[in-house]
Amino acid sequence: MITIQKVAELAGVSVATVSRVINQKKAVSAKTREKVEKVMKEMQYEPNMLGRNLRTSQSNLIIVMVPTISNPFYVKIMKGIEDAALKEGFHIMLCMTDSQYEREEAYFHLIRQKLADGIISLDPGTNFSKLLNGSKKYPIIQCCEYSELEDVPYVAIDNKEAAYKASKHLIQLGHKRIALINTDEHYIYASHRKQGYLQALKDYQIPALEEYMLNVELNFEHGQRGMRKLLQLKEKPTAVFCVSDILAVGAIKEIMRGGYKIPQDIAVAGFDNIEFSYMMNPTLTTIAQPMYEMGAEAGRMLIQQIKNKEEKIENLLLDYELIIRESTMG
Amino acid sequence: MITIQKVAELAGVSVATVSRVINQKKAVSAKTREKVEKVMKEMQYEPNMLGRNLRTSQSNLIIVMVPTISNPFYVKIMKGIEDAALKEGFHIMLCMTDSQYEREEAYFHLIRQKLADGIISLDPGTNFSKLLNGSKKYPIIQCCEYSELEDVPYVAIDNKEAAYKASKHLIQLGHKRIALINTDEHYIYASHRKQGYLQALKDYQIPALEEYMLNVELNFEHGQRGMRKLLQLKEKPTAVFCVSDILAVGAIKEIMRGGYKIPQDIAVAGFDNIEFSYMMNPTLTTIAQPMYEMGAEAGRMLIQQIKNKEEKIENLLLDYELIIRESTMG
DNA sequence: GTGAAAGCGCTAACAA
DNA sequence: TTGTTAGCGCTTTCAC
Repeated sequence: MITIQKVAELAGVSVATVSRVINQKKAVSAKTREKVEKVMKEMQYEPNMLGRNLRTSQSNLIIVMVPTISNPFYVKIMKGIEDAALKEGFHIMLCMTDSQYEREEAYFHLIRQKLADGIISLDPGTNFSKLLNGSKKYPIIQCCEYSELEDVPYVAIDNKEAAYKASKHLIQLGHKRIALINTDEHYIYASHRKQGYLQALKDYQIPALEEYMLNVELNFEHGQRGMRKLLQLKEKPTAVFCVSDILAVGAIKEIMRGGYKIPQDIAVAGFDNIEFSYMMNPTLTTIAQPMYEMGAEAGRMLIQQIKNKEEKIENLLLDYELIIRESTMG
Repeated sequence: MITIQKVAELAGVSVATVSRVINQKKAVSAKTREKVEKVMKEMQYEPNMLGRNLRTSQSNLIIVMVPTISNPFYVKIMKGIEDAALKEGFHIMLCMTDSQYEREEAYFHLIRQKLADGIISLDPGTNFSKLLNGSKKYPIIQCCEYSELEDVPYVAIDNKEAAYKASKHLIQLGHKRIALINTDEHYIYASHRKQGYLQALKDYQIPALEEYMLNVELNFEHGQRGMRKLLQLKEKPTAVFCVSDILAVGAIKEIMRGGYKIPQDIAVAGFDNIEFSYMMNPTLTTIAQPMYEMGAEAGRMLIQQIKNKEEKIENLLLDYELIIRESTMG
């Protein structure tokens, strides 16, 4: 292995000078710089980052915690984070937590061990206060799905407003019996989306019925199962608002299995605009969050925090968009 | 920050002893071990991995190169890799290459820089000989989609056989006009799958028609576009074998847009068994690769290689399965 | 503009 | 079983 010492020796300078050249410091004469660069190139020298990391006590690695990457919602966010990271010389470590505290804890460990410089969490259930355990602050950003309880900066959209808009869309199509397939409301985003739904019903004088409001786990099967329940009601809903596309996909599957037509018999709206939402039959009406931008912003915010730990980071709310497709307007 | 020195001092032992305790070496008396562990706990000591990494010249990080994670095919593989890695104390860095050589090169750099110990590539297009550039060997494994040209160990399935089985299934349903939506055949897996398709046609005396064989890019839009072309033929195919589910999803979309029924008018088979293949309408007949196991095996093989660079790693072919669903047997 | 030297936190060879 | 010590490759302070 060729080290900085060897380069220094061959170039007839000190290691300090070589280090200056590597790190683009200006305090090097053009002549010396050229000489060193020539040797580095000839020897195919590659700085050993482990040495640098120990010395600078920084790893230039950031952890991205996701419950699972099987929800395609995360894909573009990841891409946004990665691009933002690369721009600043950081790399990302993908960590799937299955929303289990033990796994989050294990990953958080990497920060204490200096193996990573910061964390972006895409998991709404992350219990940061428990993870941080009162210790000094580590750089953390919540992305998309956040908890206001935690004093951790986040980038997200206004979920209440977005859910209101989606519900209003269904109402304006003439629907009066609108169901909500929601998920665990201790997630702030879920509770906000429900608030938006309820507000819309209220504003248009539609009674909110308990039996139309379900809370299920966030996956395809539970979307299906939830819909099955709704279809068993005497007064079936004519529209369903799912707080996640993956739930909507399950609901649609179940509706079609029951022989109903979408949107004629039952209209469906989702939330997230995952890629499959426009590939499926029917295509899915949904709320598009600016996923790439959210990821990119989260990355930017985190790195800012890593570089300047004192600085207070502001929360960020980005714009969303209602995308109307066949599942509500065949 | 609390270091090994401080722990040693407080426990009244040497740093060597503390190191031995940390690394579970046996050459420590129970009494000493207890004493040290007590201090570590009290002080909430966390070993600094940067120090260890520099000393051992190993990062315990492995790179997983994917063209993009927007193909859900990769999800379970990643999970398999991660689990295998965690078991051995490794973590994974997810690297999206967009199949661009420059990005692969950039990630490969991390290995030369000692920031990562090895690579698992899920990208069939990776040009390893160019990356390696004649230099000494680095630990690399190809997973699922490999190139035999490169002298790099791989774990995969027998693509020819699997494609044969899928094609045979269509033939046995009575189809005579079977199209193939394939992708760039300089990918070995694509060329193998085509071979399987052709072999099946041959074995059952069905002529292989040029106009039924398309090569497109591996995404939804190109699946759609490919299908559109096929639908414009005078003699439309009655069945389509797509070498990837994502292409099949596009094809199905286009078939339904044209007002045709699946599978009555046109049957569709895919390849990969991505999650959406059973969520969609109709559900998709496909080849299931043992994705999790492939990932896990790849992880295991890579770590074995990292730990013992001399050892020759054997290629591995795993079993696959034809999963018959509505898109061929409504 | 350049060099000498200290030291980041850890492991491991060697000595005791 | 335990301690002493060198040193992994790098950055950075302080002199010159």
